[in-house]
Amino acid sequence: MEYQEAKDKFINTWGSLGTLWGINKAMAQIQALLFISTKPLSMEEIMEELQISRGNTSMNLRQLMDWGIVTKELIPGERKDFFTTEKDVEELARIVAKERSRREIKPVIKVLSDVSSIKDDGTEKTKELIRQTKALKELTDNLDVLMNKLVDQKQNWITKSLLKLIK
Amino acid sequence: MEYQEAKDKFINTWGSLGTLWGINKAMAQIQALLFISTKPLSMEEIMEELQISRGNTSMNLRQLMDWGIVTKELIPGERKDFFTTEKDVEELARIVAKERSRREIKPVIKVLSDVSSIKDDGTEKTKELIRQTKALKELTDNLDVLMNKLVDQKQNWITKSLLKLIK
DNA sequence: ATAAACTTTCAAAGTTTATTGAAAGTTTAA
DNA sequence: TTAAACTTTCAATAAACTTTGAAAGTTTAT
Repeated sequence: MEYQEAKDKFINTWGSLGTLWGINKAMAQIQALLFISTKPLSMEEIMEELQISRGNTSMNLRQLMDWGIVTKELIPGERKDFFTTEKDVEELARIVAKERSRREIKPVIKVLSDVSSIKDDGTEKTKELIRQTKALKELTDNLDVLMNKLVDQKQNWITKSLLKLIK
Repeated sequence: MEYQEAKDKFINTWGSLGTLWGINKAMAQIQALLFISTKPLSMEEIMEELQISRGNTSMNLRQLMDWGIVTKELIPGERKDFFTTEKDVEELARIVAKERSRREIKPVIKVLSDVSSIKDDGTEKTKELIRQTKALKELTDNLDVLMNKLVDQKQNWITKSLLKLIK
């Protein structure tokens, strides 16, 4: 496999994974492109490489910046903005985990908590709704705490965590 | 909040979460409905409750069965099929984690592994592609192993894991 | 063997989500 | 202050995904 083929394959795989994780294809592709680039890229270069429109590029770069994954780089003497992404995979994972917890998991916990605390009217179906949503709430809560704890261990968190879990 | 409102809220929240996790809305809603039902439901009942077509119900029930989350229940004397879902949240989490590992994570690891093992032609951009995809491959691999280990601890896995990580 | 009861399939229709591109907005250099 | 360089916005359009429903297929009871 040659460089260009490998690069395209990486960008595409990452792009389609994106959809699955709730971020869109272009957003994931831009991040992938920056991730393997040896230097900051301008909007022009990104549009050109990925064959996407100016508007699309602009909107998705903004979103990536909102996530805290991509930053503007000001190059002296250049008028354009240049963009880079976080290059350290563990830091990247940390950012993504935190954001997903905040944006997706926490709101679900809230709904589960509301639903599971409705008044028990004594009927079997109400009892079942309360019982099941409560169990789901506790599971989600615990997973969220677990994920955040994992991610807060700043160095070699995965390796450390693995060691602990081997028993 | 009354039973019906709470039920609808739960089914809807679960449904829209589904989209985000790569399974479709109807599929997630059917699972949610079965999850809080006190008895197995027939296709008719599911269609009626969720206001979806016969075809849609059939296809999504099949998918839920493929995932191993829903099973057919044969009720003696009844000609129809009846359906139930796994009621234990931890078992449910275990099934989902295993399936996602198999369907999504493993294939990505394969691509990352292929891409990161292209021939190093000495150029900086090739070196960067190799370096970054290799790092990503290792991270993904480790997370996958970690997740599977967590999930394999059959009892109170979350509680146990949390205790270990508190140090 | 037949027909009623039930389930599955799949092309077409419908819905949602992403993308484009031209116009409006902003920044910078002179 | 002006105008060129650059970025953002958003209505229109396109692409992707989901749902429908009627026809085909299967199973079961008699």
